[in-house]
Amino acid sequence: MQSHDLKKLGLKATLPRLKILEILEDSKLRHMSAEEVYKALLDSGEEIGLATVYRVLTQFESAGLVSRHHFEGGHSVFELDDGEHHDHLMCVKCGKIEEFIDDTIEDRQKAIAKRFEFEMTDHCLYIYGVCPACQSKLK
Amino acid sequence: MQSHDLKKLGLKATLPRLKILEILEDSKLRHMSAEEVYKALLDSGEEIGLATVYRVLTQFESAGLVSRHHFEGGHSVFELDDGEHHDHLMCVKCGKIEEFIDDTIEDRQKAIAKRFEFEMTDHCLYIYGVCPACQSKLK
DNA sequence: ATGTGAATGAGAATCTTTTGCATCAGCTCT
DNA sequence: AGAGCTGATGCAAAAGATTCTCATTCACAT
Ligand SMILES: [Mn+2]
Ligand SMILES: [Mn+2]
Ligand SMILES: [Zn+2]
Ligand SMILES: [Zn+2]
Repeated sequence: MQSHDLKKLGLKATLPRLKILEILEDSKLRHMSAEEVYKALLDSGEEIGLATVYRVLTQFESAGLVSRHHFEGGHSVFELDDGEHHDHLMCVKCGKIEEFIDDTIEDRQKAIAKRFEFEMTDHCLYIYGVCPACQSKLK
Repeated sequence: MQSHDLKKLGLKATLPRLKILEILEDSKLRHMSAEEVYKALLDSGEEIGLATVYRVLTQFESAGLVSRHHFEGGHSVFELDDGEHHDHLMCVKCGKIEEFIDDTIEDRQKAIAKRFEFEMTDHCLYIYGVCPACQSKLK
C-alpha cells in the first residue's frame, strides 16, 4: 500500500496511517485488536496514540481497507481486506484462527435472506472449537 | 420454569433468578441485553441490581438455560435456550431479528471443522441486511 | 426456628472505545 | 520553497459495558 492509494480514498497520507497499514501488512498476526496494533507500533518505535489507532482503523474499515470482526468475547479485531470474503474457525483454547470460504454456505445464506425478503448487506460465520495442537496438549 | 428446575441445576431459587427467568419468558423481545432485562425488571416493580442481572445471566448461560450472542456492535444479548440451535438474520436499520436453521449449512460447518481437524464446540452465523419494512421506509 | 454458605445490592473498578480540544502537519496554491 | 487552510493527531477526559469488592441478606438443610 502506497501513500497515493490512501489519497485515492480521500485520506491524507499521514505517518500514523502509513505505519498502521505497514503493521497490518507485516504482522504475523492476521487478526489484530486495536491494542495489539498499538503495541506493535510502540515496538517498532512509533509514538502513535491509541485513540489515533482506533480512529484510523475505523476509517480504514469505512474505506474498505480493513474488516472488523467480533469473535466470542465481543471486542473488535481487524484484518486487511483484500476484497475476498472469508469466514473463520477459531480455537477456544489458544485463539488460533483458520480462514475458509464455502460456496455452498454462501449460496444458502443468500437463499435464506431472500426467503425472509432481507436485502443482505453482510454476513459472518464463526466456528469455534479446539485446534489439533490444543487437542494434543490436553491429553 | 419452576424453582425446582433451578435447584436441579445447582442454583438456589432466589427471587432475582426467578424474576429474570420470568422476564426472559414473557418479554416480546426474544433477544435482550442485560440492560434491557434490568429495565424490564424495574418496570415490573422489582428492585434488582444490574450487577445481579449480569451475574445471573452468566450463570444461566453456564447452566445452558440461556445463550449469549454478540451481534454487530459487540455487546451481549441473551435469549432463552430451548436446546435447539438456530442462527440469526438481523436488520441493520431497525434491529429486527429473524431466526432460522439450515441443515445444509450445519453439515457444511461440520465438514469444515473436520477438514481443519478442529473439535467443534460451537458456531454462529449472522446474516445482516435490511428487512422488508425498512426497505419500504427508505423509498 | 437456627446456622451457614451462597446470593445480592451498591458502588468502585476495569476494560474497551469514543470524544473534546488545542496543536500539528499534509496538501494546494502561489 | 513558503503561507494558509483543513483535516489529523495526541492527550486526557468521558462514555458504555461488564466485573469485582464487600457488607448485608436470604435460601434452605438441619
Ligand atoms: Mn480473516
Ligand atoms: Mn435467537
Ligand atoms: Zn488451539
Ligand atoms: Zn428493519
